[in-house]
Amino acid sequence: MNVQFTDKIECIFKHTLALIKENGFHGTPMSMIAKSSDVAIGTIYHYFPSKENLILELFTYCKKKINSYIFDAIDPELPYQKQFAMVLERFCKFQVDNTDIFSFLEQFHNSPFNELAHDKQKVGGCDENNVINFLLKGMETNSLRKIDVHVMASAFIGSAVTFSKSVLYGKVPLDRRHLEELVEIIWNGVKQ
Amino acid sequence: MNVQFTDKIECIFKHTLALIKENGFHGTPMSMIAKSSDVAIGTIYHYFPSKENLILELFTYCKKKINSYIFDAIDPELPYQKQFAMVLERFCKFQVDNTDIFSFLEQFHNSPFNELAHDKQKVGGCDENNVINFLLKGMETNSLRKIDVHVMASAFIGSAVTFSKSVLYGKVPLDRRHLEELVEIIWNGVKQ
DNA sequence: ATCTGTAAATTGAACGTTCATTCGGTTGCA
DNA sequence: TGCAACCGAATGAACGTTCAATTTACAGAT
Repeated sequence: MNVQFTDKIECIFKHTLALIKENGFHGTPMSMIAKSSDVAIGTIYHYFPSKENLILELFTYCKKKINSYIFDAIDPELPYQKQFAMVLERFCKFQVDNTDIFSFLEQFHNSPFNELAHDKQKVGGCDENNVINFLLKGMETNSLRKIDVHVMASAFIGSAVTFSKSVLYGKVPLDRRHLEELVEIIWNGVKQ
Repeated sequence: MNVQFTDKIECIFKHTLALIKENGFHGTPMSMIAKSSDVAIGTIYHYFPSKENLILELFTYCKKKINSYIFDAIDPELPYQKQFAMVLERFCKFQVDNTDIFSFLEQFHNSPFNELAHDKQKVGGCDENNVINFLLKGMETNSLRKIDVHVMASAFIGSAVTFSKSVLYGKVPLDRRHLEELVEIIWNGVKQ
């Protein structure tokens, strides 16, 4: 029973992501989500009190996905430089392989929704905090230069996000060579 | 006459930017733009055939502003490293000093509008192309490593955008020290 | 096994609001 | 006198949300 519950919500999530990628937040009415998910509008309102709430829940759903994809794969026993490359690469790879989520998160972060989610971000670990902690660990172990961690995180995350967009716009292929070029730029900039 | 024409349109642009920053694209109805700009709705439709067109025109307006702010100030006789630091710093400074435009551009780039504007970007020089050309110049003069220019541009632009957001969210102050840290990271990563 | 009562899940037509756009009319200037 | 700028009430379509009705799930009684 609990399984079906989750299944239906995940089904709604996935179709909503696809529609929002294609049409944007406000080009995606609830009626369209319902039809695409093959449920009635009322069913969506059974699970979510409003469209706004649906989008906020979808946001935390996406955050969890990307976080676990990136960080579950990182073995803390590996040399830090190796971990560093892996985090950056998996960050990019996730975005490129999950364009629905990537597009949704970018829209979300640059919309008025973003403010509504800031409370939640401080509770549930958002990927940015994970990155911050990961970089702090690198500073403590003398792998990284000791500069303002938010500046470093900007270079780290910002590069990866923009690189992923370049891949999606067809400017750059997502192959080993280009990933390594990106990693090298950032690593050279921040290594101790 | 041409002056007044421009004045009124610029007035509409500026109020639209402020409203969109506060409420987002779709939280900003034409009626609100009209009231805030102190003109009638009909007047806006006298100058712009639709809301979509208004936003597209606003986009090219913003692009011109940021481009001229950054690149008009760059003296090509200066040492390349100096130019490099200036471009990056002015990029960030513009975003932080013009949060309306920054917010609008970010929303725009991550919305379905973005596709509609791609034709225009190829005609009018968009800031990304300017950055690309600037980086290519650095490679030709052996100041920068010769790697894929789009990868380098991702690191360059992405860092600056995310850094600016960190400043706006209050995580980092926009002072000389933090700007220099950012410039150093990127410069170390891309210099020859 | 079959029946029954209840609560949860599901449905979609209907409602009320909001919003982009229209258009017939007015003003001001050349 | 004519034309461009300007006005804003009216229009009609789209959308988020509601809710009364229907179906499904299933525990306990027979």
